[in-house]
Amino acid sequence: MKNSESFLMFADCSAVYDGRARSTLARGNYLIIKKTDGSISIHGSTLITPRNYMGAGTNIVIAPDNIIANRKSEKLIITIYDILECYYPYDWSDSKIEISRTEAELVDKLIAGASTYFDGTIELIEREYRTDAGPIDLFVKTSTNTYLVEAKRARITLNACYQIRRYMDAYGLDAIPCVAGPGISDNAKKHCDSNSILYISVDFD
Amino acid sequence: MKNSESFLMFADCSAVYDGRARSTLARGNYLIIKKTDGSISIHGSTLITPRNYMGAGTNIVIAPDNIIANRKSEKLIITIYDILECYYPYDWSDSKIEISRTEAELVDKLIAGASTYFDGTIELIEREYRTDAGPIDLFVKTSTNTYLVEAKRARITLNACYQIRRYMDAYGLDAIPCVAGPGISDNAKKHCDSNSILYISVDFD
DNA sequence: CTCTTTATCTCGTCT
DNA sequence: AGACGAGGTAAAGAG
Repeated sequence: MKNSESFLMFADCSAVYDGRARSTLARGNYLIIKKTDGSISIHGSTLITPRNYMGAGTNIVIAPDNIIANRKSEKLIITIYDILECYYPYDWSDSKIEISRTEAELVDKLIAGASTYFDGTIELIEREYRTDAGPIDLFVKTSTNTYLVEAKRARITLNACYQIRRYMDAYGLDAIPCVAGPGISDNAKKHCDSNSILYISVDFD
Repeated sequence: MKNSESFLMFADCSAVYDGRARSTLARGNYLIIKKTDGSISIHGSTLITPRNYMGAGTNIVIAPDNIIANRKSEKLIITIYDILECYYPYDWSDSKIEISRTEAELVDKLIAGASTYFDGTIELIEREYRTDAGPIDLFVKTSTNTYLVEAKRARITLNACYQIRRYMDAYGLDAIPCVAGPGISDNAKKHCDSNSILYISVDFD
């Protein structure tokens, strides 16, 4: 077996890791992935995350019956008993995903258009404002009010309403609880109306 | 192509995800892994983590030229232009790693040998003791003292010393700050000596 | 280079 | 089912 830049191997193997912790992987059939960035990972038949792995830039030495991966103070030794399949990917893409419509993006929009969303002149605006109940997505203090905003990238549900209430309790002082998102369920809207929670409609694009 | 329980596919494809965020993956050659727990992931030629993924229990429908994965309010659509390789793993193991030398293990040892590590008779011993600064690894109250212990599986560094100091501030009452681990750096030891932090040497095995 | 923050965090555990 | 916290968190961003 030659040490190509990358390979996919399905093999009868076992593994031992020593580094930040120490672990053993019992013998069995696993998928071993070696990537072009020098990372290596061992996947079992369940879970998104690999059983064992070593990050990019790992020094990987491949012998007939084992693979030894070294990196700083970490070492992964894979003992190979039998190779059931080995494939060398051709022109494997390294494209990243292009992501959008995150909660952060909505908060950006709220900040950019703060003067239209909130009454008074903005005195302080802060994201991830810390409370004992966790961080509030957006904290806005204006000349007339203080707003605590929970933003959701999807339709606002009752859950978001309860969440902002928790933050209100933790905040303690007088403020206007808000939920912001591109839509809101009937139940949530009803709850907002009868509990003085302000719904802010904010859309992507 | 039949919908086996699991498969490894290297294919010319693209993907769109909509759920907790929204993302697109540009067309290219990627590794698609479908596992026996109903999870699916798309890997590029770099990084340990997949480009796209859907967790265990996803409803996956496979057609000749696409794969559609649904789960609660998430959807992943993989458009397949060409299958370069497809492999159906035989007897793919689902063994988990057996891990040791974790921080928790060190705390176990501290608890088991508490009477040798701490002065006085043990009155209360509690792990993950909650403070405003976060949970303290180990809280020990004896007839003579109260100990706050920060445990590290690796050599104690200055960082751990500062961490236990933060916990001391949050705790407020009189107590002896401790760092416990299998070793300690010279700098950290010096810091402990001059700041009345107790270093507890505790080894694995 | 180290440190800090984010994440479609994942994944286990507990209530 | 939902809440909570750990993780060999990994990976991106800032200084």
